[in-house]
Amino acid sequence: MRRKVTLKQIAKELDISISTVSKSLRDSHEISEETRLKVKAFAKLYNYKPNNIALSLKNKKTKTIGIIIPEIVHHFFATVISGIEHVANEFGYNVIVTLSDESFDKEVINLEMLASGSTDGFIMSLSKETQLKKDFHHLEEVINQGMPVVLFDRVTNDVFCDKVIIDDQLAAYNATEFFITNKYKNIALITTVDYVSVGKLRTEGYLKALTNYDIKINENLITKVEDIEHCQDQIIDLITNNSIDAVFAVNELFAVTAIKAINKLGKKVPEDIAVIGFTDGIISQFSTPTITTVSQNGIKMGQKAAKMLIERLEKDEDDEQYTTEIIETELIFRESTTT
Amino acid sequence: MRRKVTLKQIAKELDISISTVSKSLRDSHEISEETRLKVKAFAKLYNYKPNNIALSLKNKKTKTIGIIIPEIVHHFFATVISGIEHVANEFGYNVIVTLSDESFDKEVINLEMLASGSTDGFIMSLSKETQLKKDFHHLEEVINQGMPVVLFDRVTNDVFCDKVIIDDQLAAYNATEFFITNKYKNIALITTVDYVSVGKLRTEGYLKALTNYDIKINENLITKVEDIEHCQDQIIDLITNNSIDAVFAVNELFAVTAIKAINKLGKKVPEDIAVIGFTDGIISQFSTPTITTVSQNGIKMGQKAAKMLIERLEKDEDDEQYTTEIIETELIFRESTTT
DNA sequence: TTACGCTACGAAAACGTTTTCGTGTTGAAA
DNA sequence: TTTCAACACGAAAACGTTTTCGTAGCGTAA
Repeated sequence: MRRKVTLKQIAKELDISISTVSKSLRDSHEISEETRLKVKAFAKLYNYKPNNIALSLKNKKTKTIGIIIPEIVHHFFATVISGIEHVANEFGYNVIVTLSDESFDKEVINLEMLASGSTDGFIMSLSKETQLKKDFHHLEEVINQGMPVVLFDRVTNDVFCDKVIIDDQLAAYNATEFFITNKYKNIALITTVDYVSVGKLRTEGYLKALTNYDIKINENLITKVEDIEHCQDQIIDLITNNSIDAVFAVNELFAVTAIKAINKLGKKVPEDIAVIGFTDGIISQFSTPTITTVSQNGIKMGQKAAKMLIERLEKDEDDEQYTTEIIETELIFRESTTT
Repeated sequence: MRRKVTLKQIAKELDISISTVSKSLRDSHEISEETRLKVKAFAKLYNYKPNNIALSLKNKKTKTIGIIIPEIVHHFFATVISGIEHVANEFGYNVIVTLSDESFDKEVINLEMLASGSTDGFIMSLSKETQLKKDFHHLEEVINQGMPVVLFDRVTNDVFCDKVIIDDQLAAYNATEFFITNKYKNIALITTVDYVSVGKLRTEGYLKALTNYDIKINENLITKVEDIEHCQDQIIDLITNNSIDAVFAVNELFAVTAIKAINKLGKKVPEDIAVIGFTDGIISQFSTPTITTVSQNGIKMGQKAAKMLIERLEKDEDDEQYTTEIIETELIFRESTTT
């Protein structure tokens, strides 16, 4: 076993000082070409690589980005991480990923853990519990300590920092509008409980579209799913007890569940009931029929978030001008709707 | 902006030495109760947290696990990360995730990057290119430096380290056997090219089952997909040009693509052709029909890998006894097969 | 009074870097 | 011969910890 070699060892071996070794490797003009080459050859031979930890301590920079998300077994979040990781890599940063599991406490613990020197900044999406409690002290704390934070997707207006979101309300509006302008009359909505920020916004978009087109809002057509594990019953109820010709679901899972429920009732998608979902993930692409959906480009969100964070990290003067970047969405037409 | 407070600052403020502050916070009996309490109160007031980087440098331990996987936008890998992260968290470790994008070079770069002090050990799944090249010097290098490595899923016999796998061959054997014993005669196989270790093993399992049951192997029924982007054409060919009554696919994507192809030809799953896939992911659960599949428990693999790595990290004597853990698989019956 | 043993604390090293500053040697100019 | 710049290198500080060791002060026993 050949342990990692350090400057000190090289210095000793070559009988010169540590400073000389360091300077040689960094091509300082202070060092004669002879020693410089000798040191470099030796370093290469022993495969010397500077110790990142020591560098971090010295430079007060870890070149590491902390990611805190509710869960990772989730196509959207996985795409965001992918986007972040690639940009981070490009700029010489690593990413350290922690999961809150939708728990406020875990979010706080992980944030504090990483804030104690492990990362230069954070990219986060809030846990459900955090959004419910509306307690953001942990975020304010780290921001106050000078660590940049970029929130994405599940954000809050109560914290001042950079953000990357999609226009959830507009996207939902557009989806609903598509139904309306295509002569669908009874458009159902399957959404989440209101404290989930994106669910609420999408609900608002749906309502706004109906209102704008002078369509009376029928509360019976709106289902707010409490427990995602058992959404099936609620959705079956909705479809069984109402005469509807279109469904707008605020995520993929609700959309595919709706389709299955519709099929079970002997009706056809899209002929009898058309369906639009949200998030262009695996389900939308591979279900039968494939699902028309609002594409929420996770890769792009991740890339943008990473760029914003790194930009802030690399400029020294910290201006307090925070920006909120809005990533474009588009309606991707597939088999679950007709035109 | 309130910068992070250090021992030195506390010491100065309280007009005592750094040592005394450190000892007080660690409840050393060397320190009088009076000073101890005073220091602790002060530290709490200023929300002192020891700097992880400094600790890492001192202890020569980062309490961080490096994960290198081919991609993250992939349900299986996401579940593995989830498993790793939870165990790591439980033992006070963080995980730093990098992606090889199936590229040998990126795998090497990321490994070397993280090996320079950033992590205490690695959990990896090999990139396709690495498996193709059969070049594992980078792995041997870090192992030689005393860093433990745990390989999972895509492993190699050429490297000596701990491993976590499923018995791909046996699982494929069982799936094929299920078809055989249920009177299916013409069982097609959709697999990958041979250099992908798991694809090869699954192919072997399929062949072994046929051989064991004295069924002649028909090469026409075996499709090796080269380019995953365009697997559709190959699969359609397979199904169109052969009279088959069952399909075993070595992953979800191939399985769902086969089902769509079968439907397109006017045949029904499972009545006309039954389908079994591999990996119990989103697609298998939500496609129509839902897909009978070999469940490859990613969470469990991740957990096991993390436990093996941490165990090796926390015991000081490094024995050279490497083990290969085999995670149980099971056939999950759904709508794409009848019994 | 002397010797000894506690108690309570501080100095300093160590982890591996980078960088500032100081200095000995050399050669050339005066 | 003296002076001075240029060159090539080393010492040391700094980043924030922990820990070993040394010691001042004090009380007690001989």
